[in-house]
Amino acid sequence: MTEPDTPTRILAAADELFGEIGYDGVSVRDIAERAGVNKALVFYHFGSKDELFARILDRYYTEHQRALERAFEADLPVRERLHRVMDAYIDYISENRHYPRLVQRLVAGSGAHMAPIKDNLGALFQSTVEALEDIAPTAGPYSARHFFVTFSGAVINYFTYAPVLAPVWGGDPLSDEGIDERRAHLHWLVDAMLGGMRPPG
Amino acid sequence: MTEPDTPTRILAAADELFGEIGYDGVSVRDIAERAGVNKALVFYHFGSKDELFARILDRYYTEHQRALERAFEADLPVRERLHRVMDAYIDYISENRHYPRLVQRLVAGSGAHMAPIKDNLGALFQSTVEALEDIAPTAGPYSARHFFVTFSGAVINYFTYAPVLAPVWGGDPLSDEGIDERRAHLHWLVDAMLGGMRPPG
Amino acid sequence: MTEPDTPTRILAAADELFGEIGYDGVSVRDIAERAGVNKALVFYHFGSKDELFARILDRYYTEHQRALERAFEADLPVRERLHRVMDAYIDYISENRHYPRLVQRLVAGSGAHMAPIKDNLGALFQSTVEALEDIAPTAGPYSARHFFVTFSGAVINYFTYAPVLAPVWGGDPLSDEGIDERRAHLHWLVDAMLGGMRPPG
Amino acid sequence: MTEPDTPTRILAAADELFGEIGYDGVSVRDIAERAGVNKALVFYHFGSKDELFARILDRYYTEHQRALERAFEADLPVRERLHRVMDAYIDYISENRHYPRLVQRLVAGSGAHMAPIKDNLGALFQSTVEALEDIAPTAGPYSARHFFVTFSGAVINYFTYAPVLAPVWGGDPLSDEGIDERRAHLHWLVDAMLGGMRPPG
DNA sequence: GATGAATGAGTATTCATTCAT
DNA sequence: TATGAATGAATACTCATTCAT
Repeated sequence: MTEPDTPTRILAAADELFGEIGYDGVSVRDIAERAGVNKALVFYHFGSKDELFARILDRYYTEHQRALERAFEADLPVRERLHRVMDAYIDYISENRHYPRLVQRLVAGSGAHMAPIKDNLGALFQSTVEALEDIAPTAGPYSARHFFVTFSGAVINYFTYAPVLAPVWGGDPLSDEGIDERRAHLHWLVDAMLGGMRPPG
Repeated sequence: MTEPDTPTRILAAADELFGEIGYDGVSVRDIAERAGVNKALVFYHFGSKDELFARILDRYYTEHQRALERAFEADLPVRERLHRVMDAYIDYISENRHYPRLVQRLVAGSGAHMAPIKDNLGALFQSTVEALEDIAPTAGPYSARHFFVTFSGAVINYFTYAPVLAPVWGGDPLSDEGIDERRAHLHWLVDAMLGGMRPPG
Repeated sequence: MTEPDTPTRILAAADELFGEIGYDGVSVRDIAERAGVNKALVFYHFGSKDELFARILDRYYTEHQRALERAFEADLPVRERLHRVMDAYIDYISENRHYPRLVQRLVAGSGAHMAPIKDNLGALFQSTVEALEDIAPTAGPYSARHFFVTFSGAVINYFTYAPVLAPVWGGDPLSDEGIDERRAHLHWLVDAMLGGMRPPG
Repeated sequence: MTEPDTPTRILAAADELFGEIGYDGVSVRDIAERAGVNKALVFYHFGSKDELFARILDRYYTEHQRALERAFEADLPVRERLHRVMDAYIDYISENRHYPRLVQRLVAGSGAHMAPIKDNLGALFQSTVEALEDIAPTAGPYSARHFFVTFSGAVINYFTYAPVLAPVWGGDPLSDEGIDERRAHLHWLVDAMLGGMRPPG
């Protein structure tokens, strides 16, 4: 119940603002004001706006990767493993609503913070491809890599497009019921993809 | 072969820079320099940075919508129509590489230029839902609205994630061959979705 | 009934804007727009913003001086001559409402357009002092020069302060009735001053 | 003897420049340079050029009003009270030479900073009218309101016209002797006005 | 740790003015 | 005469960052 300490408050404020508006549109002043701390403290605790941003990204990447790794590691048949990974993906994103926006904006943006995102997405890409290596070819339209893109796009875009589609969606797409419905759709998608895969060779 | 005139050069430069970096990260100075014109001319011809940005968005929206409408209008069975729309979508985006990045960044961003994007996506959403109204329910995990999100995410994210995935992809995902391979995958996805749909009632 | 020609329209527009807002607050673009002519024509016809302003001032000074000279010249006793000058002053200003504002702003302003105003006011000053030379001393509290300042301030400030005092004035100070009332006050003031003057020596 | 702090130096520089040249003709750069401080500090300490200007005006209005109120409050016969007010007016303006120029320019200018000037002048107007209510009618050429305009114009215009009239004046109108002479003239004016007033009814 | 002040480079935008047609 | 385009300097204001206290 005690007040969070200064670095925590700065991180929280920066997370919100970067998540909502993006790196370029947010000033250190904005962050300090939202955190209720002196502007100079942002630099005292995090060195620079850039490092602060990197810290936030880092935390997301690490947590996200860990969550997916746990799901991947389970000693289960491929199909069950993929469903578990899908659930873990949905869970993580629905609990970290700013994360998909950050990623989407970075991916579509310039090269500034590309390096960590390449590492992160690359690792996830490789885990998925490896998990599918027995049942999917490595190239061609039914290869694991294409399923990866369709797969991750289907999850992440639901969350990023929700605010824009809300007026025509019919109901709140980000309510618990909305997300459950999407979850069911995504599990169907996993099965549809598995059905569409043709073993290599 | 003659030099393009000033407004054209400004539009081209602005398209590139907004497409690569985003509204907030680009200055009017950058645009003028890339266009090789005096900074004040940007304001003389377009009034403000904001109007210049709106002009670029407008053009994309109009062209995109028109391209999809042409595909939707064809007097063909649903399945063939959807495949045509998918081709039109892929064609338009692969010929306008900055467009998906702009849209993705706007969707994931703050509310500044949200209005036109809501209109544009909303219209596309409704066309798709109507096209599917005989073969898909209006709600639930297999409803047209979910297919729309999965569908459009699978197209657009391929293009926006390509630069980031390139190092691990194996081959250039945005080469002609890469896009053809994706096209085949997406056509499979259309059929998979059609197979997964259950008629309403 | 024919449309006035371009230089005339520019002068009219400039007169309004300089009169209402002042030199620094008005741009050549504003003037051209109000005149309904191309901006470059302002420079074609008048050379520069500064020369345009000088032209307007010149016209006012010349007309004003001429109006007062005519009144001064009359072969009448001092008292009648002063009343005639007062009427001419009031008439000129009430027919050229922008003029007192221009003068007031120039007098209170920087040294940019001071030269012509010095000439103009200086001439008026000397005419008045000469007209009074038989009945007023040249120095001291009852000298002509002090009456000149009180006199001209009482005329000009009525017009410049009117818009500001209007809400508390009770009636429109710049209506015909308002001005007539002021005229009566000013004629009383002339007589009071004449009564207060002591012949030199 | 210690150096004044930054806000004080900015206020002093702004007072001089606004007083000499006017709001539109002065840039924040000019102010910062004259104050010998970094340009951004003007915004750090005062928010905007406009707020800085308002601060300066506010101070003048408050001080001026207070000075006149003190003079008005004295428990003296009307005539003595008016002479005291006249002295307070002259004293305040001769000690704050930029003030009459600011007021004159504002009054003759556009509507930007009109609100506070209306309040200020309106209050002064009403005090004067009330002070005279027993000896002057409320309307007509000998009403208090006309005496107010003549009265205040005779004070303020002496100071604003002085620089322009100096070359023909004979002696420096703003020297101590010059001001004393004017003071004598103004006290005569008060008496002349009192003599010219006719009790209401 | 925390603060208020300071800085120099940068932001979008407007300016008076010029010029080719 | 008239016009649309062009220019370079200036405008108010914000930025990330530093520093003395």
